[in-house]
Amino acid sequence: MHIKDEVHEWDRMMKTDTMNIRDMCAAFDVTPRTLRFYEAKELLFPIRDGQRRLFTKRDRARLKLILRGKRFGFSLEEIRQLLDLYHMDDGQQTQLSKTYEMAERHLAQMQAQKAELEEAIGEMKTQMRWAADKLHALAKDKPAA
Amino acid sequence: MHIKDEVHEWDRMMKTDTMNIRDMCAAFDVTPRTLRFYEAKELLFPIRDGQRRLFTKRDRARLKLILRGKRFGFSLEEIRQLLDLYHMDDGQQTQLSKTYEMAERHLAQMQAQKAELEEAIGEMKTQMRWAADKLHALAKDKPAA
DNA sequence: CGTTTCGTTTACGTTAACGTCAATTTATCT
DNA sequence: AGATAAATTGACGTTAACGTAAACGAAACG
Repeated sequence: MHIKDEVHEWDRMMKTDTMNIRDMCAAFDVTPRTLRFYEAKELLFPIRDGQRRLFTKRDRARLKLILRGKRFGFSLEEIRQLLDLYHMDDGQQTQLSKTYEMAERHLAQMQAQKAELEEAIGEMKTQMRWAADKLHALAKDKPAA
Repeated sequence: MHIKDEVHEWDRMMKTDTMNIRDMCAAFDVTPRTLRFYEAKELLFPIRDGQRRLFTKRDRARLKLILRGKRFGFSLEEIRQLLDLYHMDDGQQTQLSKTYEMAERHLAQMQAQKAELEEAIGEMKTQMRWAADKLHALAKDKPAA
């Protein structure tokens, strides 16, 4: 399987700190389709080598945040807007305070989610103790069904 | 708007502790479609008065758990299975231990989610302090744009 | 008795987030 | 040069979780 190809890839990665789509997929456990989809939705901005995509360090940082956001139940559109907060350079003063306000709401939402999550964990443990007792009782009544 | 109707409804609710679909929607901020959909998916089991649905206390408890589960990013199918843990009577010994194992995985997932959430909250706060500094600096340079 | 007012059923429509497949291009191996 | 492998661009398909609209029934008002 194309040894020179791999050498060339390694060479490029060392020099430019970019990754091809295959390595990205392996590193983050996503499909190529997903990465192209995120690019189409303007969540990622890989540069091009000819027509191939090269994902930069910035893309990797963004993808990590995207996947985390998804685990927290945010939509890609919500995530896209939040990414602006993490990748804000000094150019976009105009949007800064608006983005900041959105981040405040987002933070509040996460803290609320954390509180609810703690409550749910507590209740779940209670239910599991109850179920464990039932299982124990059944094991006594029917030692070997 | 049909006063006798409301009296009758109140009467029924006091006696049977059930709610009609309208009151359910108001209480939980969902649409009728959603409640019927959850019934079709066997997440809720309202009883019938003729052809109208009457939601019991058990339905209300389940709906609360359903909505919570959704906020945590679980699918309705995952939620449906978990509800068995919360509404397990002594009849279903067979499924009990299987459900218990699922609950263990679920609990682990929630605890992992909590840890990740705490990390994300920390990072978000960091970013916001950074952004706040930027805003402060801009306010100094351009006191009144 | 006619008519609003809910609620129900049936069925098709919609959106998000990809999956899948076909047709091409590009690069590399033999 | 020809075959092979890997990536790209459309394009259409899919699933979950409802939304929406039509047609009907029953209850209560006037």
